[in-house]
Amino acid sequence: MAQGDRSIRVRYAPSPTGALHLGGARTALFNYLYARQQGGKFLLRIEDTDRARLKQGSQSSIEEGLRWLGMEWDEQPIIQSERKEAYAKAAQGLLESGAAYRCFCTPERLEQMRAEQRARHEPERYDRRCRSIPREESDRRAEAGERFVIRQAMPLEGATTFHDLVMGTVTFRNDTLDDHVLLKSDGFPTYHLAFAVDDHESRISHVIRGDGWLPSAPKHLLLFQAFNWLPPAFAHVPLVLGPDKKPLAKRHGAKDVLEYRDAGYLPEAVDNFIAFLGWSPGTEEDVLAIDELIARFSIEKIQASPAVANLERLDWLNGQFIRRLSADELASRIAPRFSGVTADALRPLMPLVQERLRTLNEATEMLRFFFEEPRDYRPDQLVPKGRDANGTAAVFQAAAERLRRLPAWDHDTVEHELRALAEHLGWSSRDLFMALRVAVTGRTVTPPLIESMAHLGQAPVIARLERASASLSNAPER
RNA sequence: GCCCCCAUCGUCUAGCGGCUAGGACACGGCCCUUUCAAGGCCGGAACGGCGGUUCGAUUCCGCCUGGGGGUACCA
Repeated sequence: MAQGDRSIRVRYAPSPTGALHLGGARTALFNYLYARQQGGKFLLRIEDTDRARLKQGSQSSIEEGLRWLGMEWDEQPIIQSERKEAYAKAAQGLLESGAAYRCFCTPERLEQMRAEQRARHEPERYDRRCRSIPREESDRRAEAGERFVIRQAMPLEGATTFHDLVMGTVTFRNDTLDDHVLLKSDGFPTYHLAFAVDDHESRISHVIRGDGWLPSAPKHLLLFQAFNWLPPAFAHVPLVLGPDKKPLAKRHGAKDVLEYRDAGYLPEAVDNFIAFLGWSPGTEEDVLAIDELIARFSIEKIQASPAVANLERLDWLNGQFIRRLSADELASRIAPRFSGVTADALRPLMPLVQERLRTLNEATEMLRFFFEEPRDYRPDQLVPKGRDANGTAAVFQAAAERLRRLPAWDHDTVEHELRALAEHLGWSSRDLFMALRVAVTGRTVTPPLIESMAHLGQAPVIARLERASASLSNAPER
């Protein structure tokens, strides 16, 4: 088992077959939090030994996702496809020690073998035919150019037990383990070999990975033993499920984390959200920034059961984090989503929306009227229930008149004047404010009206009131 | 089929033999209120089943059931 004198080194090791999705991001985050908390290193390793499944651009999109979520990795990423020789050398060593053997079976024979096993309801495993080939014969055939793979020779009896930091003690009977392939006939390693070689060489202390790997963990442990290397500690974290209880994977439109960025979510919120999927600090705290997550994280508190991603909670969290931002911060995060509007122009408006945002993208709809004239008014929105168009048009005129005469243009003055107007007209402030709201903003849902008017400015407000009035006068009476 | 893992409100979870089973999201109600939010208060809502162990099980053990994963010259 891992000894205490080894420093903490962990890694996130995606294969570049797609984007970084929530589940992958969570695995990465657990590694990252642990490394940062322990003052260790967080490494990135690209597992691209399956050249058939490589996807162009995948690596850079995964890296972009990690950076967006604030997970900077230490050291140069390890690219497995560049390390073919290291794996071949390691496999050769195993051949020498007898922990592995060459297998010359053809894919066709293997397929037939499996078909027969299936028919007999037996476990589908390699039948170890080549395991008994004498070493000299094996060498001769290899030299003669015959194609082969290298398989790990599993112990035929006994059991392999290890302690998983999340799952607890796990035991496998050795005779159920397959003599799986370590080195493919194309010279590339399989995951298993590359995993052991790389984790050993980069002195990984803790392997925190998805629990899909749990069934092969005993093989990995045995592999470390075969190399006579000290194995890392293991922590298998359960899957993240979608709302349909199915694993969150490509199959049901699993999302690239960058899509959350584009949809207006803050990386802080996404980090918090995924951290709490299968983990909790054991307290009642729930809105934690990344440094707080780092301080509280512990592998032992990771849940052994899978978690269903509840996106409604992400919305709520995002609102919480938005509310914690300074006006400056918020403005600069919204600005890029708002074409033609600068953070400077946005900043004074932030107090109007900060309390009501769930995503950054909602800000553009809420604030658009500050930068654009309302488009066509809808009379049914402009005219309160029980009032008529002419009357309402007159009210807009009256409001414009009163506002034009105001000596100062600030919140209190405007509010006082408008409330007086409502009183004078015999309108409820509710009706009056709604009508004015639509006239000034073109919408029925907006930030608080008076503040909005104060920020918009006297002249634009009056102009919009007159325009709204005119639109009603011109409208055909019904 | 075989191997392995998992199991508390709808969801995320706290719990680590004795609790009125706690919190959060969502939901419902009330308050606040110029819309929408935010905020405050209140409410409904869970230990999958059966056996053990024990004075006592949500908690420990076994079985069942139900989920999930693995079973490739994929990771």
